Amino acid sequence: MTDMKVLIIEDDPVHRAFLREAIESALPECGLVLEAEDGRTGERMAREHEVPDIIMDLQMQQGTGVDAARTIWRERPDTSILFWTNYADEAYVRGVSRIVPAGAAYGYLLKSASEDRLRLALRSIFVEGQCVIDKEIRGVQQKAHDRSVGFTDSEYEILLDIALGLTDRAIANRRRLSLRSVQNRLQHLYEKLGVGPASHAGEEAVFNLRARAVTVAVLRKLLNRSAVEQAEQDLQRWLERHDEAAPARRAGR
Amino acid sequence: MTDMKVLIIEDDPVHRAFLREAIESALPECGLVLEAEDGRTGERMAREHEVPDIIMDLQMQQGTGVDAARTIWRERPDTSILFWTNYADEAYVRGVSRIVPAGAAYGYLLKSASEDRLRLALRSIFVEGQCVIDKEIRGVQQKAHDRSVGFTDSEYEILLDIALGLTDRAIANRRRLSLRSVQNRLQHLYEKLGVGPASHAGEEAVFNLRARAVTVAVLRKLLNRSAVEQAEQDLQRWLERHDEAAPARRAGR
DNA sequence: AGAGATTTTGCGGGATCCCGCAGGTCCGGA
DNA sequence: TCCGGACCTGCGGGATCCCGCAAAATCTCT
Repeated sequence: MTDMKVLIIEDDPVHRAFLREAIESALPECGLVLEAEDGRTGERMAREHEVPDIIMDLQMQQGTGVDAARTIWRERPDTSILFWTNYADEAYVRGVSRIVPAGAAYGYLLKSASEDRLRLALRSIFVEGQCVIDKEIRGVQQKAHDRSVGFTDSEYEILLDIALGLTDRAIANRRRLSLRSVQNRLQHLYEKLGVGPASHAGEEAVFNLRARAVTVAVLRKLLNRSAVEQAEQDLQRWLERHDEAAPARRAGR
Repeated sequence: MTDMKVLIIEDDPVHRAFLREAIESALPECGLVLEAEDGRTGERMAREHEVPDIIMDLQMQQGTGVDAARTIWRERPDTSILFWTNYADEAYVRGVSRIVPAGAAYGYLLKSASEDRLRLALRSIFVEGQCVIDKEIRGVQQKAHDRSVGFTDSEYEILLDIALGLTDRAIANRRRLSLRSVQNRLQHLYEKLGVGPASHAGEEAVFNLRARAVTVAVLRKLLNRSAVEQAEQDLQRWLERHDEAAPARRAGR
């Protein structure tokens, strides 16, 4: 049986070559190794060749890995995907765990892991069909689900909203909340991020909390560019749908 | 003469191996190739071994490449450094061109460049002593110096300030400007970033301009995490110096 | 030196943000 | 059943932000 197929989605040619070599060594029963150098073509190749096993990088120019994974899993939810990436940002971890379908085998491995770990992960996921999550990632997942330090989905949601630069009122519309509720959530967020009115000890307001919260989130790796980019696309869709719905006060006022 | 030395500062082991190979092939007269896997130890090795030629990645965990380059150049300004990185973000380009000493030979090459380009750049910089800037980077540099699309240093400065989450008043103090001037600069910034009161066509204020400006800057790659991190450190230093200077209204009010 | 562009500063007001206080709903445990 | 905790909501006010108008200062040419 050499009908096994693996698709590599990775934009760095050096890493691509490295991966191909690792696959050929760890999975000798693999008959075909395909390569794609960006998310877009990766989606297409996965579809056309009906590849059951994929290893990909998050963080690419064209289609952010998470995007690619989402569409691939939407079309064929039983695809096994191993994410192989540099960063353990909570933003990525959240992005991935949000889209993984129930029962799918997947893995999350840091590029800093040893070659042995990589080969082991390849076999575990693609042959045994079991999930492999890097230990460091586990830590991030844990922390994210911890009520005291981590962030609720609703808190994360509003964090994204202010990161996008939305007004309180706009957020209220979008999330179907009252204005006060939005401000309420914001207060909780500020508190959890530690951007209270007394950053150091007791000096007078140096920070605009709204903007400061975003910065702190970025520094803490809760947010990164691709998460914002993703949210921005969602926002644009919502805006379009809404321009039609209530175009009344366009020229007026 | 085989007294040539080259230091590789790069946290990815795969890329490190690739670089070593490229160096040995392009610079056969090179007698010693050193490796460091993060910025901190890179600085140290450069100092201890007095390495004249360095190739490094921006974007590392420990010490952001730009940091490393700054200290290295401060100690020995005639060091030749080739930056080899994934991104052409304006944030990086600005960061580098701010610290390169007059007359130093340096290069800026994207990792997506071919292996031949890399070898050519190695010889040009380390043997010929001339600068090699990737064409794509050139484009970014150009744009940055163009008055119409690009951003002035003062504009970029205030962009960083609001990205950090400072209030208008705090910025005014820090930059020694009146409150109104700060707001003025902000208006110019908003205009240049295209975050005017009419994002699409004419709907009513959906965005908090201050926060929106930061997001747009991130999406346009004017800002990235390491730029913010750098600015944050500067800010902290300023804050400390200032807590001593005017601690009067600590407990009061 | 003088004309023109750019930048800085002040004033003022309307919109927004930040948040304390208080009342309402919903839900799981005693 | 009642209670305590969580979340949402309205009201109100002080601080901040956004910005038009206009005068002064500064810079840049010729």
